[in-house]
Amino acid sequence: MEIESSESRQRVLDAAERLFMEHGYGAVTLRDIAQSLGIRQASLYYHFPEGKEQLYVAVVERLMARHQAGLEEVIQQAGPDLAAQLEAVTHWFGGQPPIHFLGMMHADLPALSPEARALVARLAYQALFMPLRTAFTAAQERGEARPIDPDLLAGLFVSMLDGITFSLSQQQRLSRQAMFEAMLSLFLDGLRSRPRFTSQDENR
Amino acid sequence: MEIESSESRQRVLDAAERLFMEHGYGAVTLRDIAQSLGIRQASLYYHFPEGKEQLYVAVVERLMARHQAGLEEVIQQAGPDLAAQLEAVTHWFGGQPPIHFLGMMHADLPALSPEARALVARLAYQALFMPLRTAFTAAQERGEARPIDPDLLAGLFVSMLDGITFSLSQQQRLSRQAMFEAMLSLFLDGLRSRPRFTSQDENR
DNA sequence: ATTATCTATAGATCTATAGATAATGC
DNA sequence: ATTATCTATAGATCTATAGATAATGC
Repeated sequence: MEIESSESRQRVLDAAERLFMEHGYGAVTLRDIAQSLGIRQASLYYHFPEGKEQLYVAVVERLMARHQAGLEEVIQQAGPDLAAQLEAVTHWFGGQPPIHFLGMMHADLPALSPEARALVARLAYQALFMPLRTAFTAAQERGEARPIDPDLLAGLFVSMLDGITFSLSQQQRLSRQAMFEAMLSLFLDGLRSRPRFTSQDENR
Repeated sequence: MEIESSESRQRVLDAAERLFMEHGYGAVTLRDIAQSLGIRQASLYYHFPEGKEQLYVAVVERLMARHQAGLEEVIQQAGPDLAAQLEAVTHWFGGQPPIHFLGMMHADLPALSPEARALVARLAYQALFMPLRTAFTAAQERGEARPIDPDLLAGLFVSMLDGITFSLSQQQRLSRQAMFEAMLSLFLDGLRSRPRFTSQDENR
């Protein structure tokens, strides 16, 4: 019954994931994680004898595996249409706890050992960037997208998702859904586009 | 000669700004700052008797004043044209040390006292968001931009700048300038735009 | 016998304070 | 007399380790 991973170990990962993703690696102490589980700090070493860093790595491994599987699934389900795929991707992210990807890469990675750093960077790239990169490349081959570097596109898309997460925490004037829609429309058609089929292209 | 701010105080601010902006408030210790100045940690209390948090606040005040003045200046110089203004803004950010704005708001703010937090948030909004917000609103009134919420536009624009900063630290396949150009083109015209008027679109 | 916790504590930092010291300016 | 530094250290954390304890499963 406990072949791969005990239930209490999963509960530890759940609590650690929530805190690490919300506040970052350095800002979260083992005491914080233990407290949110109702146990003592030292008890975490029963589940993760190798300590804080390995707990973080385990959190990232599980999180990125979930995102990679989810993203590849919803993109495949959306069919070969870039707009539908990106809509599916934003919907996927909208249904998951926020990642704060830029902050994670910038603030968390440098605090890790070189090995852990390389592993986390690779997992994040594989899980988040590759599915988007692949979708952009395929859309370019179908003639649906301009030939902008697909890695840059993936980076900018993830950055915009991060930005919406931030904007949401600031104000509530727009709903999350409205922000995602506006962001997608901007990404696909740009800020100065007119309706795509108005038969007249008056000025400019 | 030392009425407002001694020269050594400015040197302390320079070192603190560089480290705080690069690594974040929590990850930088007073020892790090002192070491980069060749003095001892306790000596920083001569220049900033109120301690680490007030040093950070002073750094942000000076940094944001510089950005606000710079942004308002380059936008005004660009004249009433959104594309020219955004180009000027990216050029301005390209000439300044990176800010990592999302990480700063997400990781640094929660570690500050409520007063410092409110002050820093207000300064950042005034300095970075307001100039962009104003430019977007004016462009919409001139009919140059679609009616997307200007606060969201400002947030997404800053997020994309942050994303480029991150991408640059990852790889060097594209130059900084090439990334800025691609980002601007995407922001203005979208990923799936075709040439706007097939006859003359090689002006970029 | 194994699982999951606990208490207690060593060792490393970090911020901040107290008070001494040296150089410079009048 | 002022400016700018220093040494030394108190007090607060944080990670990690050692070893004890209680409950459960065979």
